Formats: sequence, structure tokens, C-alpha cells
Amino acid sequence: MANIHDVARVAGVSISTVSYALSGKRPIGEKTRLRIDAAVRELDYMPNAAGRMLAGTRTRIFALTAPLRSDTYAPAHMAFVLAVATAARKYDYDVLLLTEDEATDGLRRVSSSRLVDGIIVLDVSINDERAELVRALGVPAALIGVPGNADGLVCVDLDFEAAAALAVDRLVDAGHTSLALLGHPGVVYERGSNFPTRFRDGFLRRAAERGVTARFTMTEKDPPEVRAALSGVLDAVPAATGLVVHAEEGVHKAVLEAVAGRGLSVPGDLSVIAGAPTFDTSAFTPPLDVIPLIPADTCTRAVELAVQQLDGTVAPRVELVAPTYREHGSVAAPRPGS
Amino acid sequence: MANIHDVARVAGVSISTVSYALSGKRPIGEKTRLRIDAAVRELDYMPNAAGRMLAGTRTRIFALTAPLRSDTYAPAHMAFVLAVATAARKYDYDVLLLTEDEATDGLRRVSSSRLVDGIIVLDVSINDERAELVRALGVPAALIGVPGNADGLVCVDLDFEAAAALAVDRLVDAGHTSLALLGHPGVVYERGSNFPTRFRDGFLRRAAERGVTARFTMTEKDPPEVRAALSGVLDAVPAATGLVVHAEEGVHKAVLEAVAGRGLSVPGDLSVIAGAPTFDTSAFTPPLDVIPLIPADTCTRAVELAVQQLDGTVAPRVELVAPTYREHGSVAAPRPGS
DNA sequence: CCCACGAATCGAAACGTTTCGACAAACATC
DNA sequence: GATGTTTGTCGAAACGTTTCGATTCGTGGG
Repeated sequence: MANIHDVARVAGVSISTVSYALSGKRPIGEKTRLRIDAAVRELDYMPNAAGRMLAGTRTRIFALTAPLRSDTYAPAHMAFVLAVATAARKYDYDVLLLTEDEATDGLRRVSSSRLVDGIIVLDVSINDERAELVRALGVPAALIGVPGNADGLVCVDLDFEAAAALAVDRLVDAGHTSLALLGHPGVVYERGSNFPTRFRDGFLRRAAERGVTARFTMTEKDPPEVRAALSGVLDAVPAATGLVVHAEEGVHKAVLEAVAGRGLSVPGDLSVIAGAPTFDTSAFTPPLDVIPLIPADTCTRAVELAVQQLDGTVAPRVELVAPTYREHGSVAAPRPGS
Repeated sequence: MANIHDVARVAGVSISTVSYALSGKRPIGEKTRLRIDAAVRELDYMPNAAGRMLAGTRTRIFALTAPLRSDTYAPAHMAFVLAVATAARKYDYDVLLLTEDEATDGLRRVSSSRLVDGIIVLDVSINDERAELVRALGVPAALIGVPGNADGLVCVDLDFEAAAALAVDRLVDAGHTSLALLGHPGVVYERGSNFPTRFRDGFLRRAAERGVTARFTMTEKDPPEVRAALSGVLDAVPAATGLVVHAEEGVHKAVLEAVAGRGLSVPGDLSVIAGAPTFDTSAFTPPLDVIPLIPADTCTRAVELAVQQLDGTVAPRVELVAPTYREHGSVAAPRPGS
């Protein structure tokens, strides 16, 4: 396998000239550059990664720690992992995947052996030991999600409170005065990520601000549980006419089936908005209005912030990505008499 | 950050002695080793990864290419990715995650820059360009799944044919003479991985060998489609009394619901076996007998073979992992009159 | 005509390891 | 007591880059 010396010899220049020609960090004469380019192609030269890491100050690798908790929704998790890898490539970075059972030891290992330039932390929970560790290690890092104590850390996440508020606003603006939020199973709110809590709080707060009735119900993903939870809010007085669902894909489908099962139509009898899903709600029957959680957005920003920490200093911050609303026709005015 | 020179100075030895003490490749005096160990702890020394890669012959990194096709079942996919990462750690290897849109370029890049020692290829399809590329690059690699042309490649996979045959045997041994296989959607059999085909062929062949009736039906994952497919085999003459399901999690659940919906019981009216799932069928109602596809098994073996290719040569091969059967009470003798 | 300056190139020193060969000392063999 | 072997340690040469400071050469200004 050719190295830089081979290229230099074939092009008839010194290795430093080759290096500068390839990096563009110093001006190189026209003819010389052409000769070097030709030599590179002829030898199929590609710089050796280890040599580069050693001489340069960068390894061009980020570590990614992505715990798979029992209550993690695999498709969303996978989407985030891939989004990080894809975003990293845009900055010419590769991603080293740490295993969950080596979460802290792995972080320690790759950062103190200088194998990675920084760390992307996925699915941060409220009391996340990885947050503490990252702070202690002083390694460039970007967390996706917000830990209980975010001091000194760079965090990125969807603005779940604003997303919930946006959903409330849409429903209230359409004329609804009795809303309900169907959320994740209880265990998710107790320990785990704090975004479900933030969504719930945003929902309840904005509903209060707008002066409308609001109920919050948690549900498991089994269709019977979903039916029961739905009945709870539809049979209440006053019955909910606007529904926000913040849960995984199966729950959305179960909700739509249960609604149809009751002989109700969307949005005729019930307006429905999907809150912060990573999946596609436009293919549902009926398609659902949605405030999407787009992994690529959050992950791209996180990678960007990680890269920026390497040169020029980025102040610690919690950066919340503004939510967007996409209409698919599942929200309408409530029926006059209801 | 301390380096090996610091350790040597503190311990009062040369750097080569430190290196040998840490690697254990040459005998080191008792007192000397203790001094070195003390110095390492005192300085919190950890060898620099780049220096190691450059001087040694190994980078201790494997690349993992794991394409996410539209018909990929995310939870299974994720399970395999994590299983590879976990298995790699057992051999002191880290895993670099390549993105799908950079599948071939990425492989080329990381192997010719010598960033990785080898490649693990996940979810290999029949005409997989990655298989060709790996062959052409001559890089140590282990494929999980079997490409159309496996010449010169090291492949590992569950023995899907044997798994299907095992399911048939169990049902026939229990007295069933009319079997059905509920498989993946049609698109999966046309282009994509070849394991669904292998499972189907194993099923049909063994049924023929045992002289029993066998039907194969593909189904989409929507409950209505599943119901229709199920009706197809239960209303046929002779009606199937033994059912093998080789599909994703939702299909299994839909099958059980549909069976219950028809007023049938498992295994009273219908014996059911789950074929090669990655999820847990023992928590279903009722729990299903299963021939599991265990990502850890396949992935551990693949990593092992990749490691072995680095020293001592491993002959190209297709290594099929023998299936195992786990009873959960969903198979019984058919009802006498049926 | 001399000087300063920029452009283009080179040589050499780093980066932090591993590993080969050498060497001294201790020890066993006959 | 000479000879060979093992044990423990060291020095130095790789490994393949990047990058800092020269050096050379032409060019335009005074």
C-alpha cells in the first residue's frame, strides 16, 4: 500500500510538498500539483489514518454512546444513531459506537486514549451518569437530550414544551375547549428521559394559559390499554374533542383503530395531533397532523456543536430546536353540539 | 496527558521496558513491574491510540456496515448492531459505524486508510455490492447473511433451512398432517436478503419429505392482511392445523389476535411456532414455541472469524449456525376430528 | 544594482508507540 | 572453569503523517 513517500518519489517532490498539496495549507505551483495529483491516482494513495492522527491534532472520530433501555423504542433509537453517523460524515468524521454495558468505561477509555475527538451522547436521562462523566472528563461533547444538571454541558433537543404548546394552540385556535394528551407508559415518566415530562408540562401549562380543559393520561402500548385510556378521555365530562398523542407508533395506530371502532371520525368527531414522533404519520388512515421530531435536525446540530468545540470555544448551553407543524387534515373545528 | 515517556521516567526505566511490562511480551523483573504499575496508576496513563496503531500492526477497530433498507425491521437491525459491538469488545475491538449511503465508499475509505483491521457486513442481500467490494479489497471480513456468490468470503448465518425443517418436524411429530407457513411480504422475497427464501424452501422441502400437506402464504403486516392470509390457510381443504410464522413481531401478534377472533385456541385448535424471530415470544398470549434467531450467537461468531483472519488464515466458508427449539406450550396434537 | 518580499519548495523535527537486536548478569551444563 | 541459555533491561529504528522554519528563486521598488 502506497504511502506519502511513494507519492513524493513518483511526483519528484518532497513529502512535505505532497502533504501541503493535499491539504491545501500552503500554495503549490500549478505543474507540481498536477504531477502530485497524477501520482496519487496512479498509486491509489490514501493517507494512513494512524499517521494522520498521530501527527495531526485530530482523529476525526467521534464516539457515540446510545443506551438501549428496556423502554426504548427501537426504530426511533436507530434513526438517531444513523442520523448522528450521517451528520458526522458531513464533517468528515467517523462514528465509533460504544456499547451500553460499557457506557462509562468506554467513554473513559476512548477519550483518554485519545481515540476520539469528542463524544455524542444520545438519549440522555435525568440522572445520567454519562453527563457527570463527560463533565468530569472535560472532553468535547454534545448531548442529545437534557440531563437534570446541564451545567457546563452542550445539549441539543427538540423544544418539547414548545411542541406541546404548539399542539394546544392549534387545537384551541380551531375552537376546541376540551383537550387530552395520551402519553407514554408511567415508567417512562418516572425514571428515564425527561422529554415526556417536558411535553406533558408544556401541554398542561399552555392549556391553562388558554383557559381550556386539559387531561393527561398515560397508556401502555397494547391496544386494549389504549382503548381504555381513550375511553377515559372521551367519556369524561366535558368529553375531549381535541387529542394529542405523544407515544410510539403502535399507540397511534391503536388510537385510530379505537376511534374508528367507536364509530367516530377524524377530524369530524375528534381532532388528533401526533406529538414529536420520529415515524411518518402521513401514511396513517387518516393521516395525522404532526409536530415531528426529526432526528437529522437534532443530530446534525449536535455534531456541529461538537465540531465547533474543537476549534474556537463553544459556550455550554441547552439549545432547543423550535418545533414545526405539518398539516395532514386531522384537525378541524369541533362539532357544534358537542 | 501522560505518555509512555512520563511513565518510564517516573518508574526509572526505559520506555521499551514499560511497553513490554504492559504488553507482557517479554519477562519483566518483579520489582520493576511493580514500579511501572505504580507509575501508571499515579499518572493515570493510558496508551495513545494513534501511536499504537502506527507502531503496531493493528488498529483494534472493525468497521460495521449495516444498511437500513425500507423493509428492514428496526428492532432486529438494532439488535444485530449492538450484538456486533458487544462481541467486538470481548476481543478488545471497537466498532466504527458506516452509514448506508456511504456503504461502498466508506468501506473503501476505512480499509485503504488502514483505519480498521476488518469489516463486519450486516444484512447481506443476494446481490450485495458490498460482497463484491469486500472480495475485491481483500480485507479481512465477516458477512452476516449469505450473498448469492459467497466465493472467497467468510459468512455466518442461522441455518434457516434447518430451522424451518425443525419446525416442520416438531409439528409432524406431534401428529399434524396439514401445515402452513405465514411469511414476509412479497417484496422481501424478490429483492433483499435471501433468508426468507431459505426458510421457505426448508419448510416446503421438509414437509414434502415427511409427506404432509404444506402451504406457503406471504403477508403484509397490517392486521387485516394478516387475517386474510390466515383465513386462506384455515379455510382451505384440508385446513392447516400447524402454523409456522416467519415474519416480524406485529404479524405474530396479529395472528394470535385473529386466531382468538375466530374463536380458536392455541394449541387446542391450532399449533403455532415462531420461526427465527429476534424478539421474545414467551411473553405473548399465549406464549409461542420458538426457534429463535439470536443476534449475539451469529455476531459473536462473525467477530471471532474476523479476528482469526488477522492472524492465521481462515479459509473462506459459509458457516451456518444450528437452530434450537424452545417450547412454550403452543404445540400439541391436532384435535381428533379435524 | 541592491533589497525586500512573496511564492514555491525542502529538510527535519515532532507525534507515541512497538519491536528488534544487543548486552549484561545470573544460572545451568558438562 | 569454559560454554551455553535464560532473564531482564536498554537503545534505536521503525510506523506515516503534519508542520515549523529555512532556503531558493524570481520580481518589482527605490
